[in-house]
Amino acid sequence: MSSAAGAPSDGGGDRPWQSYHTAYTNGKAGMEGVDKEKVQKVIYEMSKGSKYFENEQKKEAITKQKIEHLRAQCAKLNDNDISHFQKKILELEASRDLSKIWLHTDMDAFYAAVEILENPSLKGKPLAVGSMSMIATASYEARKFGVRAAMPGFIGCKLCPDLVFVRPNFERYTHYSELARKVFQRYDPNFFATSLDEAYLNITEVCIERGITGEEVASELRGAIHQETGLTCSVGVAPNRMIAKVCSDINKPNGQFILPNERDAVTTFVSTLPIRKIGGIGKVTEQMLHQVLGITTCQQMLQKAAFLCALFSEGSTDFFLSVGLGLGGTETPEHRLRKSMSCERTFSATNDYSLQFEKLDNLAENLADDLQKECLKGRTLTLKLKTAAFEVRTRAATAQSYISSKEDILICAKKLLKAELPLSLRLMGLRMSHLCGEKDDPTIPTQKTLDRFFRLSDNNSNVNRTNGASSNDASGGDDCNIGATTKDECLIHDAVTDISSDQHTFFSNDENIFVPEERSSVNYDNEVVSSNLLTCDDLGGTKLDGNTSNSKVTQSEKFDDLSHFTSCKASASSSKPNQQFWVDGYICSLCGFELPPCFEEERQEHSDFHLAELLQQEEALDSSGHLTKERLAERQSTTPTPKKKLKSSKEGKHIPIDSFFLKHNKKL
DNA sequence: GGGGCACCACATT
DNA sequence: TTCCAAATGTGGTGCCCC
Repeated sequence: MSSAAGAPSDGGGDRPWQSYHTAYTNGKAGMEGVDKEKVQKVIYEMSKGSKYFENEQKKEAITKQKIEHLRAQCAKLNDNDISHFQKKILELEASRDLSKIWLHTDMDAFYAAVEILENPSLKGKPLAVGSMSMIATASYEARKFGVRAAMPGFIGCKLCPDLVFVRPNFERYTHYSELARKVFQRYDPNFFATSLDEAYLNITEVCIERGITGEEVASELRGAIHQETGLTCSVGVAPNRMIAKVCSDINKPNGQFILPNERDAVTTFVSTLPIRKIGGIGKVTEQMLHQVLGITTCQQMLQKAAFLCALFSEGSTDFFLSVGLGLGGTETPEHRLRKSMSCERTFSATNDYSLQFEKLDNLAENLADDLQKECLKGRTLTLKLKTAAFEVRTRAATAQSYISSKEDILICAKKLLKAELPLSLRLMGLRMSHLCGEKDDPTIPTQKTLDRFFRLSDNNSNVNRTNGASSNDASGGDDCNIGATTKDECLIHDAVTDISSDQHTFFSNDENIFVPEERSSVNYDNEVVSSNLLTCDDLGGTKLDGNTSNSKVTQSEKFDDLSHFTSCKASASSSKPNQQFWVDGYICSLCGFELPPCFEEERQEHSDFHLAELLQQEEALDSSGHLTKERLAERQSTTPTPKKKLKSSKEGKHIPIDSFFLKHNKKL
């Protein structure tokens, strides 16, 4: 396989900056003639040693691992593995459609151009729209210095000391964007915009009706845009959208490039085209294809088709081969509904809980406002966190019903956040998905698994999920809506209630430790408890991606005084099993089960555990962590489930309580 | 084994 | 001196459930 792996050296040595790949070291319109090496060195020097830089290196290392993995896979391939590609290519080739003419238009340095238009004194100056932390757009004057979009402002300043900064003004950009769109409408009423400054137009009809060429439409459209907005744009015309987009970049700024609707023209065009120019191929994919298969141009995709088919999924392979053939979308895509709505904020890193919750409150408010503006509600809330070390985490919970109010969002979001603390954070975000319009009639999703559980466990059970929610919701919000926020939680919550007919029962399974309502009434310092008890990191660290995964921890919720139950999912292969043992032992004792001796040791070891103290304060447990006699008697009198001895198949080994519960339950 | 879901990485502007 | 965004979509993966 060595022939396929044209593994390039990745720099290093006495020129470390050469291997520091950033988004801005790639070619971008207006950056020809820039001393790339100098720019790269400046960026490297300014980034070196920062948290951001360290995180980038971490990410690079993960990419490298993936590359190694793919190389190893590649080396194992036999002749049979790599013989199934020609049919695929023929199929794709058969789908080629040269009957449509697509035009892609892209405003030149849009934000910067609008600012200059509004304030002509900026003309000719190197301009950056953005802030010291991030540049959204750089004018062409600034690009000559290597300054570009997505670059932090302070690096821009270093590259170009005279760089002028302007704060973005989206209302302005929207206004100009609308002017441009009115022009697009004339050429294709079904045009679709991909951002404020870019759009695709199917100009097939216009060309036929008016008997003009794509080139003529392009010139005319650019003229009209300039006339209507005072701004310039660049245009690409090609038989499909993928190529049209590449074409619009060729003669930027204020230019156009037309690729005729001929197969040869297309294949010639893509033959030397770097894969990075293709939309959808970013930094990581580019590196992977290059370092595993030596692919740098689109045509090489076809040369390495056999390997691509053998190494990647069908979807990915189809995409890669289409790139090689110069195929792309030719039909106007159906209007797609919004899938999610989100907002996020970066701030200076903080580990101050109150500040973090304050930020969360603001985010919830923003998101609720945005949702309500569009009359949308959603079911899945995703919390995004970026730690001070730039590590990004997302945590999601799905509510039983559709929500959009700030209060509902916040209850859910708080639970997700609490489960992650303590953390030093530099960014938080909230995203709502599983959307539906308010006018729609959102069917409450059925819990098939839950139904099944009920059928299996207790036909007489008449559990009311929502009414089962805690009544001590301090927020006063309608906790019923999101009492159980995930399917698992609904299942477990109902299972708990079902098994015991007693909300004081604890339930756990291999990966879930759930603590229902009773905990919610404990007046403890929730922040400290929830963070001391079983954080994701405590239980094995962050889940790694894909095949490299060596530790598994998933989590959903933990102790939360606002909910009627809480939960924590932890992997059985916890790196700190003691804590899980302890918790399970604790659950055992609360349920009135006899504990295997190993739990006693665990408890001794963790006698200083904060929660134990709190429980003692509550007089639920005695000094050894067992239920007090009074509480035990009370529990036994109200719990119909017979007390069982928890057997240990192997001395000192942890037995998941859930297997016990589940077995027990199924027998009923 | 397939569908649904959650999580995450990647991509684009 | 210090400083690296926001919004959104897609696809892969792994898990659970049927």
